[in-house]
Amino acid sequence: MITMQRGPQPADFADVRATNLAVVLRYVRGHAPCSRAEIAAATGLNKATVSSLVADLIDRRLLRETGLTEHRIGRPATMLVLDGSPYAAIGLEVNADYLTAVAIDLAGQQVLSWRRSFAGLASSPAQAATAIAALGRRAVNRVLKEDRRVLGLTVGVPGLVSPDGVVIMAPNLGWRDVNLRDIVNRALGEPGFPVAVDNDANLAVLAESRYGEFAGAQNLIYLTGEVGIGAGIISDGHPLRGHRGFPGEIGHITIDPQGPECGCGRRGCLEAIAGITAIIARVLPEVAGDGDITDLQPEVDEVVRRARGNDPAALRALDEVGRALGVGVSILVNLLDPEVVVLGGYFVPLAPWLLPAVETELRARRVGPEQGGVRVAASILDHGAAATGGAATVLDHVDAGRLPRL
Amino acid sequence: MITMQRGPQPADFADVRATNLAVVLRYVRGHAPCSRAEIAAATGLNKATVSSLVADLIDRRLLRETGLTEHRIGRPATMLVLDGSPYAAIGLEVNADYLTAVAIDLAGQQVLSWRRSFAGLASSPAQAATAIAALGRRAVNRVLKEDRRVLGLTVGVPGLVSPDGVVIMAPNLGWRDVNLRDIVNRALGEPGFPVAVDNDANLAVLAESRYGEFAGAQNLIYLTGEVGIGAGIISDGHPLRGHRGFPGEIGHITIDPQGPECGCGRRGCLEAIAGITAIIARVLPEVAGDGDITDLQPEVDEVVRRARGNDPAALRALDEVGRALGVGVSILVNLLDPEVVVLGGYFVPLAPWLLPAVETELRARRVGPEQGGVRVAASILDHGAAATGGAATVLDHVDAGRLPRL
DNA sequence: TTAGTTCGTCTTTCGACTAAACAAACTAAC
DNA sequence: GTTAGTTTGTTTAGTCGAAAGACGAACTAA
Repeated sequence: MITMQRGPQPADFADVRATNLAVVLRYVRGHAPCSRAEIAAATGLNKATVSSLVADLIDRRLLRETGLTEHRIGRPATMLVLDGSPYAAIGLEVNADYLTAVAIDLAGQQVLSWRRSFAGLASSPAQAATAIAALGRRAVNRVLKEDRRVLGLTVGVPGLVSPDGVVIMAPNLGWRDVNLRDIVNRALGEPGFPVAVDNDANLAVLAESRYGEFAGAQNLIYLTGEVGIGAGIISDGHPLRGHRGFPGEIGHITIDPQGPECGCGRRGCLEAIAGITAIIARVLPEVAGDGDITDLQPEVDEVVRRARGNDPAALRALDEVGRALGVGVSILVNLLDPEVVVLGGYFVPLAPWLLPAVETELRARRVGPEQGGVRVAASILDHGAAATGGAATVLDHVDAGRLPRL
Repeated sequence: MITMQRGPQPADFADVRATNLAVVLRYVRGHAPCSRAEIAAATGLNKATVSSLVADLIDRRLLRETGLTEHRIGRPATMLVLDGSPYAAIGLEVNADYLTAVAIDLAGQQVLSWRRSFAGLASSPAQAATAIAALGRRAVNRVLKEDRRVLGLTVGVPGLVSPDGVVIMAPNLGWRDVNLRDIVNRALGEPGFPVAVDNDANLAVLAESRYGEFAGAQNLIYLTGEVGIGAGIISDGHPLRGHRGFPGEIGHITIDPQGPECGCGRRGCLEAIAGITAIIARVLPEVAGDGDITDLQPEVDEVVRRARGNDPAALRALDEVGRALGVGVSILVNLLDPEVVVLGGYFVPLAPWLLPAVETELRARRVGPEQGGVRVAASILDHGAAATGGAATVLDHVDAGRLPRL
């Protein structure tokens, strides 16, 4: 079946060709190195058709022939691999305390990974946007210097982003109605590649579904563990977009009506209990937060140190945080029935102490049969997940058949 | 773009044809009566192609030519309409207190609508399944007697249903691991059409997206208001299926940890506060529930009567129920960002008293900008929504291009 | 050396869409 | 009443891309 539902949108030969090019490209991505004959057998496409498609992909320098197979009955096969080198996609990630830039090639190899500190709340939206755009430009130049074509650039922002790239609201950055896409586009001098802006959780879950431990899962949820908590959701293989483009806002679910005050004005929001600043405040009460958000990594390291040293207060606090997180996760699980829930961001180093409580709470609250239950795990990607995901969205377009023109 | 992501799944000419047949069929469904030329102009397909596609659809008796246009410049157009008459799809709905059967033709006209009482919990799963299968057989026979071909039959069940039609768990029916699809299939004598079983909320939301007040909304949530509460979710135009097929389990989210006991063993679940038996127990404490579930319509009618009479206790109770429901809805809204949330089942008659509280709670808890917010409304479909949706799933296959063979 | 196997290309055929011309059927205007 | 102009839907020719199957190439095994 070609398209489903929604509106008149007929198909023609170009669609068939694009679909089949994408099928071959994705097959090679998953099974490289492989031969034309193998592709034909696995996909059901005719051998001649595969040859034609592969030739097209080689012309566009998306595939490359490597050596032959040896020591097998019959004519040896010429093996095909992804040729990442001529292209790259760039992802940027904005956080309250740092910026990240990542570039990956078509084969998924990271060709660039930068992190620089950033004073999100301290700077004005205009200043911040300028800093982001500058980082983007430097990344683009670096990629161009390596003789790669840039296929696209996507920026991840912790907040609500409209489909046309306007940051409607980003409390932890102090932004409201910032047209970041236009700003970056202008700073890059209206480049020939698409620039996009998206929510960080949406992008991180894409990275997770491509490069994470559970790559390929069709129903996957990623929880950002930064100053705020957001969910990126992949359902039936597609990222959830929602009506206005703002799904996954889980941070302000009430977990405990008598809980601590939240920035949103209510009490006991998930974010106010399990957000990283809340965790730090709880485990390290002596580090009285001055409200300023700086790079929180040192504080998180200290929390980990205490937990490792079996500090009872720390262990108790983390258990309670894990339980709150478990309540939130159980809601997600019951509503969306995912295969895996991946915890990201600052939750990763804390996972050994959070996960048991999460699992306990989840077992108690999950509806449905026991067998084949959901898995909860810490991400194996580093903090640049959203940036990596930003680059991945660009590659998704290629994988879906929109090949770069010759 | 043709298919997205997931596995090798190449396209060929048959897919193009199926897609375009579906495009034409859907266009006529939405714009009947219309001419071939109009279809060509609206879809971008060539006039000749449209003629060929229409001829095919007329051959299969899915379309029919009606008269000509008159009194216009140029050659008059021959108008096309859906020809519902040769086919019908059947939907059954199982509830704790009643069964429903609905049949609709391809044009969406209801050609059959039965409701009979049913003692879900009182009968054994085998007895119940037999009763359901018998109802299905009678519906099939009625449709056949009208010289219609049956395209398919789908049963909606309030519980967890695996993709292959096994009811894993249906607490309000007392079922566990009942292979309802096989039972119905056998009772119908292995008919030539597909038989499916699905969750009632999943089906109801499909009915809502086709025939409800907000038909066509791409992001739609339906809340069943029966003995249990479940959510049917349509996201980006597609029903959410989840990893194991059990999404939408919202009934056991904890709303108030100090709330009433729930059948699941915890306290203050949404279902225990806003399920219809909980509402009745609250508004009509004198009707001490004997645990037996009979047809609850009389009790609901009495609740409505008291609310209409401005009985203070009833109004207060309904306001509190509405607030609890609002908390649940706000979680759905923040997580999924729908365009509309439709309340169904017994919530419909109670909506005038529930909706204000729901809206209040939602306004307070919704994250994101005010403008363009979500709408909450009572369904305009009757109790047979899930049955209608069951029939609609069958039509969806036709609309997606899988035409009935000649 | 020969038989058997596998790979990838070549050629033909077929199905489906597009473009453009055209006949049919009507209105409007002189 | 005739002619010009419009719109519809069909016909014809052309293009594109996949399928089918033959075929040469390159290798192993006997």
